[in-house]
Amino acid sequence: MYALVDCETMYASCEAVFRPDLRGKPIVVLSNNDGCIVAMNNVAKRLGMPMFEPYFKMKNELSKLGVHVFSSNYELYGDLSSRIMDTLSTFAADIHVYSIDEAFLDLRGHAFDKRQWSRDIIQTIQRDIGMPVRVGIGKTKTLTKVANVVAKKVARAKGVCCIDDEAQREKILKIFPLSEVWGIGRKLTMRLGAEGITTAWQLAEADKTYLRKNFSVVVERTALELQGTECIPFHDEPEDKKQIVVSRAFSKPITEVKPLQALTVDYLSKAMVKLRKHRLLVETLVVSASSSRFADAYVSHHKVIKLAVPSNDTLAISNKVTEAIAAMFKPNSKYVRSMVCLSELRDEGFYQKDLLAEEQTDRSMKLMAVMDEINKHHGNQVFIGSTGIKSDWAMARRMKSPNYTTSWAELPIIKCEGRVV
DNA sequence: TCTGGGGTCCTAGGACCC
DNA sequence: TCTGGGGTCCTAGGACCC
Repeated sequence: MYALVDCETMYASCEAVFRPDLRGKPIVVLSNNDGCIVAMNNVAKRLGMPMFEPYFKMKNELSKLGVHVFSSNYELYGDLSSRIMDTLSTFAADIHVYSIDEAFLDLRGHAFDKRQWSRDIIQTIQRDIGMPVRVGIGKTKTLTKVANVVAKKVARAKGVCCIDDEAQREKILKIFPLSEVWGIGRKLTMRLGAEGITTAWQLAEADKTYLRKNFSVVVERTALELQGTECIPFHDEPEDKKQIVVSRAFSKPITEVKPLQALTVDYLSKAMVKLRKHRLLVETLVVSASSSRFADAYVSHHKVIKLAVPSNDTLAISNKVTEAIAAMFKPNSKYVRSMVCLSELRDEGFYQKDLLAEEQTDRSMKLMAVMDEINKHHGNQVFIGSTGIKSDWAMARRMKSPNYTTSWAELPIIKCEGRVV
């Protein structure tokens, strides 16, 4: 048996943790650049706010309905998430953090009352962090996902659903829509629907050879998991990272080469920090820049940069990125986004060495380590000179909440009888 | 004016080798 | 010139997830 614990409308709930005045009020959270609505709490959902709708289209409606709007505050969400995961790890022998707002817990070998255990989790996380969570329990990960959805949708479940016997499994799967099954997206829902499969139960009961032949092994595995046969192991994180991508839209279109270079080198810096954190080196990278998909004269070009030796040196690579941008830049184009993708990642201590090429020097490795250390503790004080002019186009987050938990200057202040305590 | 970002897995098809 | 099977590796694109 496994449990899946997930946070209820994570981003929106985070915004309310230090704002008790917002409880029971509608909240939505916007994507980077305040582009789209990417999260909302249940109150906002009930008002019919559409997910992934561009903010500029919804602005009036939102203010008319008194919806509280926030830019995304990843520092806050990330910090609260790690507190939640720390707490969860005290409830089971093994935990697999699946995303910022959910984790699988391993219950194999436990003989306790699973429903009571689930209620304890909900209570503890609510009390210690202020985050509402739900618990779904089942024999396979796919079944815990089903249980979790039921825990969310059925009010009398009170946030807990445990699929622990056959009758229960059949009853739930028969009314569980196919489109909500983990791993079945829009396209597969349509294709399977055309074959008459519209519920989780029908998928579970379908012929596995037929599923594999006409769909894919993924669909076959999902069906088996729904039957209670484990196909997705508890720990199935990829062994190594395969690529690191940083891609962002600018706050306004760019028509000159310099700022495009500056922003893209900034994205490179972010990707390289991640690279070094995973103790990796990069051998090949792809740089691209494009105009708006929504405008006429859409342009998008990319350039592949192959390094002579695997490297983690932001300074050396930034020169190549600058050159690549200069080479691909087309005057009169309105660029709205660029991307840096690091691929062909190598382990820092173990990679195929090239006898003829010169390796990255120890000196630059140390310089990068020092730079990361300073930035970690003092908030990105050291950066590449050429990115200095980027601020005009940097990401807009006009409605961001304070970093309550990660910045001394923004700690919440508690007042008691008029005095700060 | 303003339309997210970061990932993974699988498959099919081409190139190449024996 | 035709004919054959079997295998690997790589890439692009589709689909999905959070």
